[in-house]
Amino acid sequence: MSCFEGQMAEYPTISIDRFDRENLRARAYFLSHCHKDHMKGLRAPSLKRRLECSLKVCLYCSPVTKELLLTSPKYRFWEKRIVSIEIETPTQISLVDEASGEKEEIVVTLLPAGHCPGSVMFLFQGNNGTVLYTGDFRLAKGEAARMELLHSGGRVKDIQSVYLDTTFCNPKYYQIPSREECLRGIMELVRSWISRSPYHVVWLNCKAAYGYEYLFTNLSEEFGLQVHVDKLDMFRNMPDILHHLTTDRDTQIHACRHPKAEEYFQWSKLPCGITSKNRIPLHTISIKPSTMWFGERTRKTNIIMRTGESSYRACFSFHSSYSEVRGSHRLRTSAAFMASGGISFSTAQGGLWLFLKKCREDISVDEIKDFLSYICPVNVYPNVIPLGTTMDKVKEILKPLCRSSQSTEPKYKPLGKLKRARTMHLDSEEEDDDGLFDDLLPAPLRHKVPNQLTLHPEVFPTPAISQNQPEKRRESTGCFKAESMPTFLWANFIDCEESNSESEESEILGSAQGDTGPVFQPQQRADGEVPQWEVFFKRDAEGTDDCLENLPSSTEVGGSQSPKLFSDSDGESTHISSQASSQSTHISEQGSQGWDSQSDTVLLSSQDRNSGDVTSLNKGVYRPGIKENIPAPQPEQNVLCLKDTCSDFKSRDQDVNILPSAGETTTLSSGKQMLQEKRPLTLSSSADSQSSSDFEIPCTPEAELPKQEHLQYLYEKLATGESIVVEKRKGLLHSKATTKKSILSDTSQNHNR
DNA sequence: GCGATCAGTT
DNA sequence: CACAACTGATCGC
Repeated sequence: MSCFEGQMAEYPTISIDRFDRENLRARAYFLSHCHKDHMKGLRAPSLKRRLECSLKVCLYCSPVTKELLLTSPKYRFWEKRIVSIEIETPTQISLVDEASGEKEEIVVTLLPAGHCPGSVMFLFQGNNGTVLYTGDFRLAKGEAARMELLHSGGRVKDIQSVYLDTTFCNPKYYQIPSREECLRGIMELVRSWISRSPYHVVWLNCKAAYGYEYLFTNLSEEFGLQVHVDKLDMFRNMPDILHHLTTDRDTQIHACRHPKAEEYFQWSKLPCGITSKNRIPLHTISIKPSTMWFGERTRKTNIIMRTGESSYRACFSFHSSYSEVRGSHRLRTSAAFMASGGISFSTAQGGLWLFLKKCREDISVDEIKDFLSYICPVNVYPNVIPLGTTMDKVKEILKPLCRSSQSTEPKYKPLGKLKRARTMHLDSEEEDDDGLFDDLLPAPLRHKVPNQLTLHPEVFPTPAISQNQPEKRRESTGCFKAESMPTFLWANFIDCEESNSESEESEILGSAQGDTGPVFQPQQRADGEVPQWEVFFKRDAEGTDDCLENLPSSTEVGGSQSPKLFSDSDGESTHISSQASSQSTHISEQGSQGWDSQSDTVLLSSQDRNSGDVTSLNKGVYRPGIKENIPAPQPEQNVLCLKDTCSDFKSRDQDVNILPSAGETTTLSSGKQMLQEKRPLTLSSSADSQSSSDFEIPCTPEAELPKQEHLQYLYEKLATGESIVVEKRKGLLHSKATTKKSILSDTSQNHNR
């Protein structure tokens, strides 16, 4: 639970995400996202009275948050007082004390937070410095570096304080499966069930909260089935969500809810009440997306846990692992950019779509560290002190990442102070600030990472970034580059990085129904001559994760924590023993074979952590045909050519909307429009430049490229399903390339044939 | 009766 | 473990 009381030291006259007590006196309110624990007091009579007595006090939030909030009748009284602010559009707000007439100007910028639809972070600039309130945020490593408006003059802004979501600021939560792994796990479980017959349905046992939408939309898109929900009117202006939802119960995917849902389920009844279709009884499994904690485990953990005959728990909202950052940061970048200027509505469908992909992730301590050390504020205020730890411990972790601890930065910063004082002037002074004052400071050169170049070399020592990387990079954008891909590539699902994992899983998972799952075909790779060493490195859970991901806890615990996909809840056995049943994606008929056989189903090793973004795969590679569901970037936006982002940026900083406290928006300059036009431009240009940048990434020093003959041998072994023991060179971990068989096996250790 | 709070549940 | 919501009991206005 958040210990943030609503007010920030620098700007105590505004309140964020708290609306009770002291906050009743605020001159302006801000809501970062629509979760109840951030809305305390928001509909209390006391605040309602305050509103009635005031002419000027308003609530500021993103357009999506406004929409979601006003859907509830209980918040309708806010209707005339909610001012939505576009994402990434610096907006000036006058903070007026209605009693004294005293006035203060502040500029706020909303930055996408990736937590749930509409969720944002607030960047405030004013007389008391620049501060960042993160709210609940779920940003991947390096994401801060791609946020233009956190930067000025090519480097990160001088930020006085960060009010930080430290939910996972505990070193034991290093290792959590990536969002892609979880999504893929759920997808394959759903696939394996609903493909059996039209009478096989899944019930997603989700809580009543925003943030599951990306799961619904991805499932819907993947299977061409709308998801049944109780209510969808809140999404009426968000077609990208709306189109994937239905209130028609006749679908195989349900996310409806009922207080007695669990009870219903015992009786093969869905929350919406149905038990049969065409008088034929339904076969139902429940999947409960929930947080699973992987940090403390030393053994492999699982993405799907079987908790009963027909019940599963699915790891759902998880942090962006290192590999995920690498695999899908383009998507995120897209999200960050396209989410701006109308994340929500039909004018920017692409924005919302992409934004959804990155919703509801959890962040881990290394991501917090990455974020904070990049921002490098003077102060940090943890918003959350997780149970079992203390404020002091959290600060201990965070403090070294702040400026006072950075030896490169002088502690005394008179000019920095001066600079901050000046940033609030909305004319052209920011430019001078950066040029003049910052240069006087031996500040750590925290250069903004251009959007197309988001890799952090120091955390990418990976040998897996091979010659094929540029190709992969492009593919991971899915819809953006699909047109340029030869059709035969789609047909064969050849894909430099993702295909490794995807093909693996689809051979295992997808073949029974003869569906579109790709087949593992290393020999048919587009690039022909050079085998993909990622193919076997990545399936090597024991060694690869450690050496690829550079995650401290990986080595600390010795073994891989890469999750297995399925297991029983005892966590001991994966029940993935039968090759035949595994590969046929067979799930036993409920009741006919009992639950042991049912648990034989699954089969995807999620050890391929670098498999990239499953969602973009679905669009760009797997399922080009359903692309009508994915709004393409606005064509006219794509024509813009690449320009120097830094210089853009300076001018951009001067573009500020003025919001009188009464709530009317005045656009001061053409800045906002510029902003929106340029964003996709960076996006589209990123494809190429990123490819080339990836290309240049060096291998880990101690890593060697496998020799051609060696690879050939490995491929042959893989193709025949035999196990391979790869003796790494000295200094590297002993690692075993796991074959599909051994992945499927209960105990892969037995496969030393 | 409504809302706040807390404990317990999911 | 934590999240985020819900339920029910209790208390105060």
